Amino acid sequence: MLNPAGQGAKTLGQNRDDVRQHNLSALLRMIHQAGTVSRSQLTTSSGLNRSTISDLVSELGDLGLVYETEASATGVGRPSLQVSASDHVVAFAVNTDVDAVTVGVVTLSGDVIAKKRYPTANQPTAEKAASIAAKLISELRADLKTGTRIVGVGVAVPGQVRVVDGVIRLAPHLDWVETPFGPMLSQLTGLPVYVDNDASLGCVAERIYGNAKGFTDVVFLFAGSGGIGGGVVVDGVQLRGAAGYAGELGHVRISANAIKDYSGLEGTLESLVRRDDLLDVFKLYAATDDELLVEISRTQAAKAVKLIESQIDNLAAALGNFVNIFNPQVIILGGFIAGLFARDSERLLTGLRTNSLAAANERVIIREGGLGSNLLMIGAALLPFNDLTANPSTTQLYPAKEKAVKS
Amino acid sequence: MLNPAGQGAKTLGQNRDDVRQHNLSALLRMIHQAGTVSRSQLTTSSGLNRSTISDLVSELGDLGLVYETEASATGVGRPSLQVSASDHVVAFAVNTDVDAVTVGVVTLSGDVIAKKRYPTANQPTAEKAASIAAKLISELRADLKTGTRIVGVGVAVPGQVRVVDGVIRLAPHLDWVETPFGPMLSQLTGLPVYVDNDASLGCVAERIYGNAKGFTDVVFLFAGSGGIGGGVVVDGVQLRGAAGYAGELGHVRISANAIKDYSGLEGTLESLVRRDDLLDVFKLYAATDDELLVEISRTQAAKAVKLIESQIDNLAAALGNFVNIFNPQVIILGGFIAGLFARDSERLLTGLRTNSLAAANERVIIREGGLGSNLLMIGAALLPFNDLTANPSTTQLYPAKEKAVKS
DNA sequence: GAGGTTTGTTGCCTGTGACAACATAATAGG
DNA sequence: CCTATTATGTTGTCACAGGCAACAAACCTC
Repeated sequence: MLNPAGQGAKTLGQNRDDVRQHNLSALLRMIHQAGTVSRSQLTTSSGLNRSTISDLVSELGDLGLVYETEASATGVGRPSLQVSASDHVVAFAVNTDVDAVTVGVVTLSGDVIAKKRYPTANQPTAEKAASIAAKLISELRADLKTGTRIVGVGVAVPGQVRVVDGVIRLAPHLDWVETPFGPMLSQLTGLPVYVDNDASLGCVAERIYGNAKGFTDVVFLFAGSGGIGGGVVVDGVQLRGAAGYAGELGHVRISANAIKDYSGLEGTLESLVRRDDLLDVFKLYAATDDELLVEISRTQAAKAVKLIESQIDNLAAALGNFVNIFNPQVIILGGFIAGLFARDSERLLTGLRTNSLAAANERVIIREGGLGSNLLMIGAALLPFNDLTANPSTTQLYPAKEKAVKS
Repeated sequence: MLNPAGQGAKTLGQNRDDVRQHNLSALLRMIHQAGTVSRSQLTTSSGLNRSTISDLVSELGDLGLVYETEASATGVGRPSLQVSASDHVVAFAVNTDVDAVTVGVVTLSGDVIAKKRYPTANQPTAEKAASIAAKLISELRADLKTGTRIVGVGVAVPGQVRVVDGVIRLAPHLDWVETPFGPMLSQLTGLPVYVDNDASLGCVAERIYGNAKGFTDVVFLFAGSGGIGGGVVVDGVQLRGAAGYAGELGHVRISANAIKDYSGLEGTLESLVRRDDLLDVFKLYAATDDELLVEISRTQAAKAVKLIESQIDNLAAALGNFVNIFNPQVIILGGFIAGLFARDSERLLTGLRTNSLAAANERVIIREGGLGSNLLMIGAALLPFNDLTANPSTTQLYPAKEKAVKS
């Protein structure tokens, strides 16, 4: 029941019918990422023949994954048919956070068509979170239009996730240790469940739909109440590492300082650039990210300015490391560190330059994230969708009405 | 003339004859990496049909890239033909170092069949190094057996290389800045030239032929007289980044210390773990790596022990970062830092554990490199060979006798 | 030497995409 | 409104790569 997109088998032999699968997959991926593409665009960017595209698209149509519409004419020549991803094919996106469990419904066309947030008094146990998620999924599932088919469930967890089997190794803020959250939720819902780290998913989402769209080498850094998480895309492929723990950019050591971060490591980015320190200096007990960003941007208090500058310097040191290590095209910042960048981008850029090699840093673009509150919903939904786009004709879909649930 | 293996085009459409190319490429890669494989092994590991393998192998044979021999029987059944990579197909490997230019001849079967080292009084200019390399290549080329064909030239440079066009952005020890070494050597030799960073090439070499063989996620760290370089393989693919500068692991900042490294960055691994410091404490003016390793392993002098321990601790901090970032299966150490590991592996491992997340570090294997002095020759030769294995039937080969040299 | 096992070889078949010819739908210009 | 031009969709035919089955060859065991 649990089967994340294994990167595994690569350069093996290729049966002849693998070609069909590959081409179907490539087309569906283009359509999925663009939402709507014209057939002629598919033809040119795939290099396949018109007739082949016609054949392949009609097969995807038969599978119920895409549909075609006639476009209004824009130029000379017969207008090309527009191919759109079906919005009757959906995935559930789950985000388990410290103070709430959120579930969304995301269509193959990329829209978040429904979203329910279930606040919790304190951080939920894994069992609690799974049952809340299952309940929300069940409710949302009942509201789906008939005929809608479900690909699966993607879960974004703030912690280290063993991707192969959906076990959360350590989620410090949730206090989950070695918890098989994926299998638990799979059993409760009867759906395939895929789990990954939240920041990694955010990175992929930004790359496909957000401000890193079109880039192949991306570093993503997200800072929230749960510390700093990171995600990396290398040559168009998500960095996962041997077991899926790669990309823990918040735990990178940049100082011999003995302050420990949430995972017990010393001198790390996460230990030096802390949201709580900012709240303290602003004398805010609890604040939304928006409130915090406003304070960061407008404060003139010497103490606050000093803290902000120190955080910017530390952030610059860490980004310098990432530039030396990954030579990315773009760095995407999310959460309050985006506010640091907005506050004094010059200081950050100068610091980045002094902390990294000129060759690598001279073309780097730094941007804020572009997906806002739907970031994790979109990112999590990409997990099941990636499986679908990899195997359009063989991936099993599940009906909206819970009937034929077999494990 | 200059065309490194562009990772570029990926998930496009696939013409039917691309299948043939793909399969030829996959087979040749297997044969190249293994040296000799039986046809039946090719059948099982490729998943292709016996008859197809037969057809493909005979095409590779017609291209002069492989040859078949009858094997002595080992078990039940008809013995399978052994397919070997031709040793009449060679690449030149060049290493430009501070004190010498070295050129080797590497066969497709993986052997270094010739090697010439040309010592220089002080670090050569790029023009000097190119002319030395061209001279050595010309000599070695004249000695090749008739019928030998040349794939191209691979160059390993200790510095930051823009892989796409073979320009050395900065090689601090050679004092080369923005130097088009690839084009220069290409013009002098009339052969296609590929350039990459030395440590990155070492990493790939260790992964295919050395102590990281069979692993998909590898971190490689090499420390020589020219500082510390690194290479990374992620999911079986070399980490290059947007322009090829990725993997500068020696310049990762691990401390707020203000000591600068050779590239002017502060608090980096390279600035804290220095070969010169060891030479100082051992009162050695110049020493080979072997001599240095002996000293590291046997010294009992308090001052030296203290330095070694400090270097181990700093190395552990850096490795902790790499583990958090890459979640590798194996870390390969080369140069004198392998000696640090050998001297007190327990201290290094303990330090690594305290500096990285348990989930990521618990399965990491740390090893010394296994390729010794041929490391860079083998690594550099992989550049042209990778192009050949990617396009077995279309890659142009050059004759041993310099006649039909057309640019 | 007979039987079993594994592999190489050969001829035929299937499926996939290319290709060309034709049909269709838009614009441009008279 | 009609024609020329351009771009696209559709259809039928074709080439070619790999699968498959039958047979031959080379090894082992008994």
